[in-house]
Amino acid sequence: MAKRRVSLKDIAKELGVSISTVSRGLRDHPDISNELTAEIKALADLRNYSPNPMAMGLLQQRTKMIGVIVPDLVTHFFSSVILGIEAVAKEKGYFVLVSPSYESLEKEKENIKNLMKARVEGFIVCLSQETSDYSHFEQITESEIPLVFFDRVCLKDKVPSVVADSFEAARGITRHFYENQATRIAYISGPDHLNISDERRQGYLQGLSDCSLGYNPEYLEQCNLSPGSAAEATLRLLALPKPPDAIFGINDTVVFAAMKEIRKRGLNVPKDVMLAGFTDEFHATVVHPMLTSVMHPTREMGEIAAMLFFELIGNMETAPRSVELKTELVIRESSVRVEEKK
Amino acid sequence: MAKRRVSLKDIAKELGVSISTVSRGLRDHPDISNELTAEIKALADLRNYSPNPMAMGLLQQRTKMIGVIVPDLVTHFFSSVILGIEAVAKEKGYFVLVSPSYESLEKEKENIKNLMKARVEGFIVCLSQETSDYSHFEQITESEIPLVFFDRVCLKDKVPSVVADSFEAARGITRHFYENQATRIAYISGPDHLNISDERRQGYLQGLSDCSLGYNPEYLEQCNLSPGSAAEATLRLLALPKPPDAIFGINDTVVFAAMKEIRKRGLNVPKDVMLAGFTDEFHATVVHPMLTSVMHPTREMGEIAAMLFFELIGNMETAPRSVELKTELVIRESSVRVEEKK
DNA sequence: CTGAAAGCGCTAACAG
DNA sequence: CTGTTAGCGCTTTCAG
Repeated sequence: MAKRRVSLKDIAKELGVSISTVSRGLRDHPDISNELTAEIKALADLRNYSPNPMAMGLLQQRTKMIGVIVPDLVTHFFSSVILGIEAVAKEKGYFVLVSPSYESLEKEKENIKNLMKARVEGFIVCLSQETSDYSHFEQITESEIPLVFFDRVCLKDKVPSVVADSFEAARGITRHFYENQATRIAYISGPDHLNISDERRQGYLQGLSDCSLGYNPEYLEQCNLSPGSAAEATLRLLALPKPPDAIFGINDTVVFAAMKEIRKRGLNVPKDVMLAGFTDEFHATVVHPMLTSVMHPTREMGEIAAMLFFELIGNMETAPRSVELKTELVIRESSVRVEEKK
Repeated sequence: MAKRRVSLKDIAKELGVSISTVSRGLRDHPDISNELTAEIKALADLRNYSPNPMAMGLLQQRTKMIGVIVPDLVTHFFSSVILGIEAVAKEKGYFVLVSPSYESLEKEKENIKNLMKARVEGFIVCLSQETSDYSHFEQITESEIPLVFFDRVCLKDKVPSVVADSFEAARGITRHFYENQATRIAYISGPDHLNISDERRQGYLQGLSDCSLGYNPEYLEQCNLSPGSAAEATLRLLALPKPPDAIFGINDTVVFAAMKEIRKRGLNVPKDVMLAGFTDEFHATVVHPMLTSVMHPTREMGEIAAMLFFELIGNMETAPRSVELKTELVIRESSVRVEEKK
């Protein structure tokens, strides 16, 4: 077992003063003489005292912990958002408990339960793709526990959130394809109940209409965000009598899977099919051809989520704020018609 | 602010008994009558009571928290190890505080300090690539705080660890290359002080010797694990009078970067240069050609790290155990000579 | 200027 | 079988 850490008591005894004197000295209470304060601080430093957070937590009923629930850990998107959250949290002296839901509603609920037991002060959450029932989140808000959503959100009138401008981004991709001579533009969406699926689809439809391209329901595919299901959606598209000449997906993972299938069929990207992704994963530049993708301000998204969280902690009464962040389309090889090499 | 959660006191008052009776009833103490116990449990359930972890922590001087420090969050490798750690931790009622060091010694130290302040009971760590001075870890062991390393380790005689069989794996890759007609085999290593750099290099040398290939120091390159520095190392290899016809790197990220450079130079993988990676990232199958790579039992690595941790918590006296896990070479397109397509 | 005492939620030893 | 008390480390009255 670890040695017991020094407590106020130890310092008090060593200095021959009372515990409360030490406590006061450490926090520059005016009642304590300057010399004594200095002496106390010096010794505390020497013994490298730090207040026991459990004692403090017990006293103030705050754990200084935030529960963060993300669908996945492995993407740049989430790990970068977490980075942003942590940066802001650290400034405020908060810790972050990250629990992946692995896209499962079951896991999501279980994580919430566990984090509640650990007495996190509140939650920052990105919905699992399975989540279409929101009662567990309603319970949280009803208990007046701070809750903020990012990216995949729900209960908009009750819960603050940060999202990307999915609509405009999807519209932009669609137009970009059109400007590069695509006319049969397909979109591989995710589950309908997710806001990001829906908004991106709306943007896609708007983009088609902007370019006076008719909407062909066959070009609107769907998957459950897993590579396997994305591959199947791609195959359905490629099997159409008139297969699309451009595809974009709800995120990069989906498009990576699509790229693999397209290649398997002996088709060329971008010559036969142009591709574009969403969320600009690191690997977009590793694949060949490099993937055109919508870049999200991920770190900023995390920072803002944390800031909204602390607004909430400060005052549960304010109306929920929703922040929408601008994205940027990064154009790479996968969506630009080029002359055949050599 | 969140409503105060129910405490033993609340339940005791509602039932008209004392706090200790409730406490005992909840834990099936034989002194309490069966009916009363049942009654207590029923009410506790109804109000969904759960013990305040801070009160418990204060009392028992344990936080049930493990500090996990990883160089990065974004790779499958680390996120999968974390998954393994969390699974075992959850079973024991422990929480995991994950703090990325972002490969920086500075950050690593800072994380330790913060986690100590949060009173984690111990640490599970993968060294940052910058870490060649280990005094901060020596301090931890001297304070008798449980510490376990995984993958990148140090202080082997004092600290338990889980690692992969880097030596055999690197040797295996080298031989695999040779069996596929490579004779100029290069290795892009990482910082010298990392055990994984060193062991893989030794395995590489052994592999060369196994195949009766002479060791050419020019084919032993080095990088700092960043894609940029890996790219530079690759360029140095390609610029040699007799450039290598096979390259493997200390991890997949390095090899992805190498692949990009090779392609930029108009060379073909595997025809001109065969490639193989280490740690089998998800994206190994996304790139084209698909990357041959050494698969690590990552989740198991996390589980074992956690198990070693709990052995340590149980009894600090046992000699440090070191576990080495077997890896497996997954052969894909990037390292197999094929007839030109068509 | 400083100390003593209460209390945050809980368990365990000690009394009934 | 059940209640009382002390104490984990800390801050905050309340008394000197």
